Amino acid sequence: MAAGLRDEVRAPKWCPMKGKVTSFDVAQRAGVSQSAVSRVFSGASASKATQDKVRSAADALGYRPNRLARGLITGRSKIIGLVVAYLDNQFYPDALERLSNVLKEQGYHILIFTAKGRGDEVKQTFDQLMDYQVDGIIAASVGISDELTNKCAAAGIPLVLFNRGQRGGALAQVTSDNLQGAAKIASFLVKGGHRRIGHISGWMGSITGQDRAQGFASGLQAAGSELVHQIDGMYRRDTAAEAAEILVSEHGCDAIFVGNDHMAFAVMDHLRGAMNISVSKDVSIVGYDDVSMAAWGAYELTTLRQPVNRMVHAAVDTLLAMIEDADASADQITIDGPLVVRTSAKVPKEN
Amino acid sequence: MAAGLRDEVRAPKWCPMKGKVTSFDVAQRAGVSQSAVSRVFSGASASKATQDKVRSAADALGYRPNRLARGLITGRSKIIGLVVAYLDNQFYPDALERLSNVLKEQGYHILIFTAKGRGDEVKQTFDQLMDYQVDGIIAASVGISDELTNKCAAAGIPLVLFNRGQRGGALAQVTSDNLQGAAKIASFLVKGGHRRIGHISGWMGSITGQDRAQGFASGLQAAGSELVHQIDGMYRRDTAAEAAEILVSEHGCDAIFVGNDHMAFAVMDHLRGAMNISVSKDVSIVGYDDVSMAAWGAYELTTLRQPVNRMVHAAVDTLLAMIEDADASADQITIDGPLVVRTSAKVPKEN
DNA sequence: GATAATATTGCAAACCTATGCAAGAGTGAG
DNA sequence: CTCACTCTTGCATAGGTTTGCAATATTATC
Repeated sequence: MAAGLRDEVRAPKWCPMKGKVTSFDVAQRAGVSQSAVSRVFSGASASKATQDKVRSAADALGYRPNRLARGLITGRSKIIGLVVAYLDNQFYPDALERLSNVLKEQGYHILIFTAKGRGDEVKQTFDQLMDYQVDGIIAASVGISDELTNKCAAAGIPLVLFNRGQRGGALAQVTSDNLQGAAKIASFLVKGGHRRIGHISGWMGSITGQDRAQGFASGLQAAGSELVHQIDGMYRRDTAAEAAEILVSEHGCDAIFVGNDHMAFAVMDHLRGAMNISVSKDVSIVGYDDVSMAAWGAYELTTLRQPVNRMVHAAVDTLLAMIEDADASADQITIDGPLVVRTSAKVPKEN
Repeated sequence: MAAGLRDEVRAPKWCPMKGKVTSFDVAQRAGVSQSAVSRVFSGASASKATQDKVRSAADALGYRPNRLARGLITGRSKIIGLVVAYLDNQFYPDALERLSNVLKEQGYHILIFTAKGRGDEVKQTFDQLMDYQVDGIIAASVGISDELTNKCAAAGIPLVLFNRGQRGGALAQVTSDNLQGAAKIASFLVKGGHRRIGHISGWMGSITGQDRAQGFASGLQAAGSELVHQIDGMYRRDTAAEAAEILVSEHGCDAIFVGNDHMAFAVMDHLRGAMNISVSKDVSIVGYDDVSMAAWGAYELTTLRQPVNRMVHAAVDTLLAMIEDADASADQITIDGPLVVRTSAKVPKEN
């Protein structure tokens, strides 16, 4: 009774933390030292006997190790920072979900940041990431200045670029084979009998945009054709739609390779809606990415698949390798993807 | 020279952490105590003089406070856990991006988890979240058992449900006004002259699905009509498409309210593609959410807008209020949204 | 049964910051 | 000049964990 009363009185008196149970508490209950508890939970050696005592005490108390404290002392937060520019291109939510799952299996979790490229937003983002002592950073489709690269290197935080290359640097990166992929598309369109082929590129400020454009142009040449005209679609729906109108009305294009699916949908919408043009019959459209919507009935977009799964695994593998082993090589992985043929573009006759 | 050499020799000798600069280092360089540094960075009182000394020393060394350590002692990690079921319904990436931005402004950041409802995945997710000492949790469209609710309460971690209600509990939650919204749609369809109106519900295991279904049914009655048939679409594209086929061929529906846009797109695809039915002319389709794709030319979906911005702000406001003040009331916020009329459903004649 | 080898265990320091407390510096009034 | 008062500052502790070291308990070997 008296004890109960005292407890009730004691509780309000600045409780350190609402019902926080620490390794000390379970040590006490299990009749062992706090270090024993730590060893059990960190997988270090401990006798079967203490393991049992500790586990049951921990279960009874509902104890789980504090990751902040753990991170503080081990220097590993088990947090990966993910920086992503946009989430409205379906490719990224998809990648995000898979990244999250794969990392979770390895005991890591994702602290997510969105940062458009402009201003020093990316820089601030990186600062904040480092405040949280992230073990590594994945930058999905966002440009990284050399300054930031160096900062990461100085802090010993591995960085891998996802779906966005970077010239010159020895940065770890995983992309699809944009040159090859675009070339495949070029060959496909030429074989399909198209005579005036245009390209709405991804933002030409990005390596991805450049590579796909270049791969496409040389692919056309290799197939004995050439690029009629090219416009920068900036990865934006409205820009892409305008570009499509120009390519078709002013340049008479009968086929357009659009730098990613996200823009390709806008192009198809615009051609069919505003311009009353039949996609595939009048003009063929090919995209890049193969996001889930590309398979939907409204679009049935012929597109080059970026194998998200493999890209995600590759990214995680390199990143974790760099985390485990500080001087692991920074791989630059390029993953090949198949052309997924649907109905948005004329299909070459079988020969 | 000698000093320089010693530094170089000293570095390899198990450096505590790759170039970690602590508040001690900057204290030393600034010629003040470590506490002074701490006070400057935590905004506590400090004379102009020390502020300057500390700041410049910190800048020179590139110091930034360690959030893990800070969180350990203050009990505030400044991390919000976000649990989301799916990311393929565009509504959620959109909400996620906005949540991230709004929270960032308040100095919080998002640790993201995906968890489908099944098994004890959600439970494990919550455990992991609590390991990271998150200051609060936002559960977007994922069901929370009472057990988990209690666990959060016991740990003093505020929880708010986003876009998903929960019966009975006094849980904080923000949803759109599903009853009202569905009723608006009912009224709209009846006024549009439809005679056989069906409903493909969201998963009837979710309050959201139930409320929209109920609001729709009573809305129809209020407008002097009635529900012809209703099928659970489970929030899945394939299930929704099958349901649409049944509603149209077997029940002769000329209008369908689909429980969310994500399913509505599948329905439209299926009607137009597999069944060769003209949406709007033959059968009207109305969705719920108004995700960005609803405005795209391929769909032009008439739908009830969930005001994501306001929902996000409401969610953040309640959550932060609960964090600041442990016994703030757990608001249950319901936000009204407009019907966005496009072309996927017959529009009532002006009267 | 005694000794060497190994496996467990506890002690205490460390990780990096915030903060209560007391001492010091500064200010103004009388 | 002294006193009372406020504003700064440093010292030392706390927060919850991991881990090196030394001591102890256990097992193996002869």
